This record gives sequence, structure tokens and C-alpha cells, in this order.
Amino acid sequence: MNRNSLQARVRQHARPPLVHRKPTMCDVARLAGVGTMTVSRALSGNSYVSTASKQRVLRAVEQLKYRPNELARAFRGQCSHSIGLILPCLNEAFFATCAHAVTSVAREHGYSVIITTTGEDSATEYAEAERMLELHVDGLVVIPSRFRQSRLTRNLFGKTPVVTFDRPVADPSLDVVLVQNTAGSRRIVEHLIEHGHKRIAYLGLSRSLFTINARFLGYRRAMQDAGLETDATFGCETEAFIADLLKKKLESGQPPSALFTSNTKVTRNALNVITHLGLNVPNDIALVGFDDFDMAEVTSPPLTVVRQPAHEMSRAAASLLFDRITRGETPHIGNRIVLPVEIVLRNSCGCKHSAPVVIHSDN
Amino acid sequence: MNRNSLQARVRQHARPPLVHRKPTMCDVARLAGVGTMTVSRALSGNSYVSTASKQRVLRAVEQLKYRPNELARAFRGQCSHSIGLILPCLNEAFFATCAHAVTSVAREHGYSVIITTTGEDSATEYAEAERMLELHVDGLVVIPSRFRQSRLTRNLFGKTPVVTFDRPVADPSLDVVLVQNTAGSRRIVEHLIEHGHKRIAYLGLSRSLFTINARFLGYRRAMQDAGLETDATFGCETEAFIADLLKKKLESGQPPSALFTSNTKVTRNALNVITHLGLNVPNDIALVGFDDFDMAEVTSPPLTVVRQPAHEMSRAAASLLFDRITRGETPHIGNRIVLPVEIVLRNSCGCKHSAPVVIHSDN
DNA sequence: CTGTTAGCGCATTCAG
DNA sequence: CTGAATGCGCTAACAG
Repeated sequence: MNRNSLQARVRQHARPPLVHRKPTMCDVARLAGVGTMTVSRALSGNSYVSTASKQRVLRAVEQLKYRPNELARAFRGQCSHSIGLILPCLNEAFFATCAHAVTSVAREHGYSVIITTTGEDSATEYAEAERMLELHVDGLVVIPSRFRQSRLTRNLFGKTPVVTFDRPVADPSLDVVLVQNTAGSRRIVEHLIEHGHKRIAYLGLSRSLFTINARFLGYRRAMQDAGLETDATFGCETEAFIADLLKKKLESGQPPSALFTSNTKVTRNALNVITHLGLNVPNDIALVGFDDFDMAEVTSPPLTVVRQPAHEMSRAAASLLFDRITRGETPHIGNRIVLPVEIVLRNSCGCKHSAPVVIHSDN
Repeated sequence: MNRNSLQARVRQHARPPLVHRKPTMCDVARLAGVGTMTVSRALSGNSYVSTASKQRVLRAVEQLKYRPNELARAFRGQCSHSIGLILPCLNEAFFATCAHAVTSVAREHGYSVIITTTGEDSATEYAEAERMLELHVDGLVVIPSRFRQSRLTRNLFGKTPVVTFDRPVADPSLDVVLVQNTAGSRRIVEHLIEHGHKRIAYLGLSRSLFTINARFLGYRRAMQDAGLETDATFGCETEAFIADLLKKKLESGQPPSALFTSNTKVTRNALNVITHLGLNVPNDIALVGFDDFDMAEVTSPPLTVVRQPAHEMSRAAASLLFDRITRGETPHIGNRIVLPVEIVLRNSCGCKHSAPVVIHSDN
């Protein structure tokens, strides 16, 4: 071994002076005149350390502004104290509410949340799930994107707990929390029928989205039970699309007298179009939507909607996940929790209430 | 050393069989018949490996379903490939939009984002910032909560890059991206004055929020320049509070003829109250707000607002952060980027436009 | 109650 | 082009 490599070897062992790097537990131990384990124990608190030692450790920590390296701790130990949250997007109020609720629950458990969006794309969803796994999250909360395309399976996740919500995936071994999409839709369409409507159109996004399809099913059921013809359009992604669609419908001999929109985005765009067309709601055309939102009471007119318990659903999903994490369970057959929805009767359906009236979907 | 401890020692070295744990690079190396470094190099791609070796490694990876441990990689290397995002909350559309934009930029850079909310509480904010530091994020994007109480300083963050946006903190060494809160507010209040309003009330949240205060300043400036008396109320957190306030104002001899609300939450609540009171906007009382929102065009009436470029601001903040991360800079004096806002004239101010008219705040 | 040893999975360093 | 050794910061398991 020549001179150079000796130097190199020595250099390797000579750590840079403390000033230039973050203090480690070792630095604390040295300053406190104890071993690293005493520091570890003093800080984690789940083991006995003499009061004297503890004092000196704490003082050293203070002095050095020591901060434990959570990364090292996660790496060393079995859990990272973080969960992953995979959502279609954060731009929509519904998903934002979900994210808020999940992060709240996580904090209550002392967990961090790593968040990512898929843009409703299954390939992105899969890639992000893999990345979460690489990050060794202790569990995952997922709002899956497209039902059929989704490649999210227990096999992918191994023994990492996963709870899906709002929309399920095909694999029944993953827990899922849902709302009564079909029953709620059916009920609100029945309400429209009670108002005397016979031509009710359903405006949805892609049918490959579980919720959009489930809501369609409720709509169809109500229509068929009443002996009415269904009239559903999917792919209502933009205001322009809806404008075209509506114009065509109005010019046809039999325009719909009511619209049922599949979610907030469609509701908003439809209302925009109707307003720009100068139509009166509900006299020219009635409008009801799935999913309530902040401004639904101050739109013109106030909107009748199916209200889903977004907050409760998200909390239920997150709580279930922490149950799984705590117990170390990865069930063969996952739980399937279905939460009830409400119908909020305002004025866009034709009701005259001056304040909203809430009824249960199974009334 | 007795028999038991010998067994223990042996047990320590005998790793559990591969089936019961995630495969490591070592397993891949063994299966491929190469060294771990060859695997590392083959996978990271930034070093030369013979095509033959690479093939065998890739096959072994496939076979074992090996997934690199990002935690170990982050721990070992200098960067974690994750950034932190600290927000007041995710329930409000504005913040959700910010979160969406930041996560998008992060993904473009191959980064994960760890998200957390403060609930506008400075102590939580500080604690969460510390936690982010413990997690060794490579950088932080923060929407600080209360300006004066904030304890976020360069000193706390050390050499971890931090970009604040929407609201600044006191420490000038942290980068900040803002919008023209004051100029925008001033301009929209001037517009109200041009409509002939003389008694214009400002409804805000806490003045300890930078934006709320900056918007108040713009309001006050416009009023004073026009020789009008200011009438500002802070703490308009709930609909009930606003209802009380408005009733009192209406019963007074000199009720305001127009309202300027400080952000979407206040705007919504005020509109709710006004609607329930049966008042006509803008004839009985005009209403303009800061921050545009999805439904602003279909409220009754469509609302005139200051529109801020939430998306652009967030992207700018995130991009600046990645600049800092890439260059390893932690400047003494941070950048201060101020983005322009627009006034969107709809009908709640008294304008008769059937479609919104957009003007710049400095027109 | 406290210190020593060892190793988590990976990538840097150096030596072939 | 490849591999062996080493240590990142921390804590479980042991031995005092």
C-alpha cells in the first residue's frame, strides 16, 4: 500500500469537523460524556435512564441543536412513520377534502404523509404506487383511478397495508370505503320524476371511473322502474363539450326537461352552459348533481344535490389503515365499508324550499 | 460465553430466508453472479457496465421483483429526492390549487412531496418544519401562517433551501413569491368607488395573516385617496359572525352600500348571509371579493373579484426551490418575486357585462 | 442503569 | 469494466 492510499484511508476515517455537518447522536454522546445508547434511550424515552444522564444528554442536545435523523431511524427500524396518499388530483374540492382529512388523521398518529396525484392515469398510478413502496411507506391510502385498467393488487403491495376509498379496485383483498353512489343517484332521479320530469338526461365523465358508472346505474334503475327511457352521455369533460351536447339536445324534437350531472365538475360546467344559454333553472330545465359543494347554496338557483360524506369517508379510510398498520394485518378479504349519502333539496330541481331540506337516500 | 448466547450470536448472522423479506441488492447480485456494485451501477445507469452483466442483473431483478430501497439510498446519499410542503390547510380551493401545482412540479423533477397542514397555527407550523428537517427533505415550500408569530428563519433551516409563497416571513433570507395583494385590492375598491359607492366595508379574517392585512392596506389606500372613511372588520371567520355584523350595519343609520371581502371563504359566507337576508346584489348592496373561484360565474349574481394566479405562483415557488436545490444555493438575501393580479368584472359590483371583463390591476 | 457490538441497504472509494 | 471494503446514523441485542 503506497503513501497515497494510506493518506486516503486516513482521510476516510477523519470525519469533517462538526461545524460543517449536522450533529449526530455520536456528537451528543461525546459532549454529554455518555455512550450513544444512553442518548438514544434518553431521547426515545421507552427505556430507563438515570435522571442525571438524561439531564446531560438533553443539555448536549440543546447545545448542539441536535435533531434526530428520521431517515436513519426509518431505515434502521421497521417503520418509516409515513404513509402514502395517492389521489387523482388535488384541483377538485372533493379530492382536496379527502387529502385534508387523511393528513389530519395521519398527524394524530404522528405520521407524515407523502402525497401524489395520478391525473386519472392508471400507468401513473402504478408508477407512483411503486415509488411509494420504494419509499417504504408503512401503508397506503389510495383513491384509484380507472376501475378496469387499475393494476393495483395485493400482490404488488406485498404485506404493506393498503386502503382504497371512494372507488374500489378489482382485487377484493384490499380494503375499501365507499358511499352509496347508486342508491343516492337513484333517489335523486326519483325525486326528479316525482316533480313530473319524464325526459331526464345523465351527464357523466368517463364510464371507466367507478363512481361515474355507479351513479349512472342508479339513474338507469330509477328511469327503468318508472318506465322512462334513459339518455346518458359520457365524456362530458369540458364546458365546450357540454355546450355542444346541450345545443343539439335542445334543437332535437324531444329535449330533456331535467339534467342529472355525475359530479361537481360536470355540474359546474353544465350550470355555466345553461346560464350562458339564457335558460332558466328549473323552469326551462331542471338540474341536479352528485356531490355537494361550498357554493351550492348561492348559485342561481341553489342546487339540489346528492351530498356524500367526503370527510367521514376519508377519515374512515385513514383510520382503517392505521388499524391495519398497528395490528400488522394484511387480510385475505378486505373490509368493504359503505357510507350513506343524503339528498339536499334546494331549488334547482323545482322545489320551492327557501332553506335546503335534507333527506336520506333510503327514505 | 454460554451456549445460549452463542446461539443468539449465530442467529444474528443467519438472515431470514429470502422468502420472508424484501430482496436486497445483495440477493440480486448473488442470483446474477456478480458483485453488488455491478448491480448498483447497472441500475443507476450512470456508470459503465458490460452489456452481458447488465442483462443478467436485469433478469435477476425481474425474477426477484427487486425494488431499490429509496430509504437506504436517501440515507446513504446526500439527497432524499423529496421536498416538504407546508400549508395552512387543504380544505380551501386556493391552497389545494397550490398543492396541486407544487406536486406537479415535484414530479417533473422526479421528487416526492411530503405534505402537511398547520391550521394557521404557528406552533404547529414550527413543529412541522422541524419534522421536515428531521426527514431530511432536500427543500421546503411553505405557505407561512401568521406573519408576526412565525418562527421560520434561515437559522432554523440551516442550509436546506426554503421558498415561501403567498405570504412572506420576517426573515429576508428566505425566498418568497407573492402576488400584488395591495395593488389589486386598491384597484377593485377604486372600481367600486367609480360605481358611485361611498360607504364600502372591508370584511377580513385575522389581520395577522399577511394577505388579509395587505389587502386591507390596498382598500384603505383607495378609500383615503377618495376621501372616504374606512370601515374594516377583522375576524370574519364564520357565517354567523358575518350575519351578526351585517345585521348591525344594516340597522345603523349609515349601512354600507358595498362590501369587499378579503378571500374566498369570507366572500362565500358573506354571499350566503346576503342571500338569506333577501338582499339583492348589487342593488341593495354590492359585493366584490379577493380571489376568484370556480363557481364565481354561476353565483347569483356572478361575482366581481380580484383574480390571483395561484397556479403560476405555486409553480414559480416550486421552480425556484428546485433551482436552489440544483445549485446548492442558500442565499443571504432571498428573491422576492411579485406576480400581477387581474380584476375580473362580472355583475356583483354593478357592472352589466354579460360576460366577464378582465383588467390588469395597474391599469 | 449503561456501554459495546453489529448491521439495516446502499453507493463511494479504491484496487484490481 | 468489476469487486471488496467501508460507513452513513441509528438502535436491537447483548454483556456488563
